[in-house]
Amino acid sequence: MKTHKTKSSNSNNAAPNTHTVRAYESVVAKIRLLIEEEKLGPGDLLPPERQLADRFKVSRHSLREAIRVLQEQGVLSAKQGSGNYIQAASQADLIRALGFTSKGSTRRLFDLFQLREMLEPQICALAAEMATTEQLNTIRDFAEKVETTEDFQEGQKLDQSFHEAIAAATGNELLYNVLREINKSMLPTASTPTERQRRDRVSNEGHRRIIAALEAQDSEAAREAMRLHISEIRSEVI
Amino acid sequence: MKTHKTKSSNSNNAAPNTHTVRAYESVVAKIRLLIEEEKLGPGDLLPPERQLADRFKVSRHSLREAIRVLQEQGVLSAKQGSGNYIQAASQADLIRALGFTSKGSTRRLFDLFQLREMLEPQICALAAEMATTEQLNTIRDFAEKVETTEDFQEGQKLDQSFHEAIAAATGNELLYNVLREINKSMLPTASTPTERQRRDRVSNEGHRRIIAALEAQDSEAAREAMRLHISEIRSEVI
DNA sequence: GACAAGAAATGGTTGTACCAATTCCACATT
DNA sequence: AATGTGGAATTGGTACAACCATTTCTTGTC
Repeated sequence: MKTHKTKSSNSNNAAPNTHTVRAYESVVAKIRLLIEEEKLGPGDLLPPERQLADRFKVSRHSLREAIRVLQEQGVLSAKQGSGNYIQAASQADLIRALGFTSKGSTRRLFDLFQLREMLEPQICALAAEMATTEQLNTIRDFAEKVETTEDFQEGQKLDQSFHEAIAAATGNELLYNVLREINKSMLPTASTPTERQRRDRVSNEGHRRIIAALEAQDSEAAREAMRLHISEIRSEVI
Repeated sequence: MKTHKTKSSNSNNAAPNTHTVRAYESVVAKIRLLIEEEKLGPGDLLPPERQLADRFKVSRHSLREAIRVLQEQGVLSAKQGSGNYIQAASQADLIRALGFTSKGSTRRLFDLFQLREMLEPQICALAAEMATTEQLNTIRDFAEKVETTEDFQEGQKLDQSFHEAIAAATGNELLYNVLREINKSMLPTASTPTERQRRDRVSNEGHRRIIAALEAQDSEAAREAMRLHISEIRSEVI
């Protein structure tokens, strides 16, 4: 056996099944809790690793795995000889804010579209100025796939990727992440086949206008095309 | 010694300076390289940890830190007793791969301001149409307090409250939450007293223009006033 | 050939020791 | 009294070794 490159042939569970909780995972949660409870803000420093390991009843190794993860998530930053510092509110928190919302379903959807109508036209305008040819190709690819895909769910995912790719083309990672979260919040809206057909047609026309504007590097046209697109979709959905 | 909650008072380098390369970081890079070179795809499995640690000449601990990070990034998934498997790349990764560079502290701030410049003028325009007299009073209150407050930190908080109150006046809870998170992400920017004075003056003039537009229920004027305000602040800060 | 028991492999966890950078503090110098 | 200054203490970084828990492979039995 060559050790690696082994296709796990049969009943491979791609989805992490029941998933035993690792030590470091609970520690990550505990540290997050600690930060919140102690109201630790940017610049404050965490108790020493040895002390935390003792407090949480885990080895320093496990604790450090948690630190690494939090560091990778941008929550902490380590400084040898000094300590582990709290970083500025992570982008993750901003993103999380989009996840919540308790309100009624239509209210929630309305709010979301309002946000999209504020944000996406501007993103599109910026993308018109910033996009590389490679990024433009990616955007075009997604738009094409949307048109040729039969499966409705798959089509919705591709449509989201289209919008995300435009956000990515701005070169602003924050905008990309925010848009991704917005898309996650957009629940798959069930509808009748005829409604879908109509929506798809309207949507595809919108995509073409947007791509044309992006190709022309015409930021004003791009802004307007996206504004119209979102507005049309909203009318269809709500 | 209170162990934590210690503001690193003076020469705090918020920007991770030269940054000595940790062992695990280079290992992360090496594993990524390994995956590419060996053309490992989703479902394939990595060589055992002990073997990799030996190959890369690092302790198993350091190697495992790298594994954790890659796991957190969604590149790997570990299965006890079996091995570390390569995860399927999501199309999000594809899009992401097309851009995004540094991550430097200034870049982050720039991204944030870009988002604010996209969002807040529109929020302000909407608020001009939607705000009740009571909400207007709240907004005015915060603006006044900003002008009369001596303490710098307190002033910054009040300024944030001013912006949040405007978002609240839109009646869109989502917008309010997003703006709150954006504000949390804005680092307290240290600066000299003269800089502060100048910034405060510019800021207060902006607030007055914004309030005037809101009172007049002139959404276009409100949009423009906020656009100018954010733009001015950005120039001062960056 | 099927199946069960045990051996081997592999990730998960712990403990200890030491290195490297930083911070702290007592003491000497001025 | 203010200021260096050098060493001790603190704290994160790395390493080695051992053992546990789960999975996988091997072997022997029927």
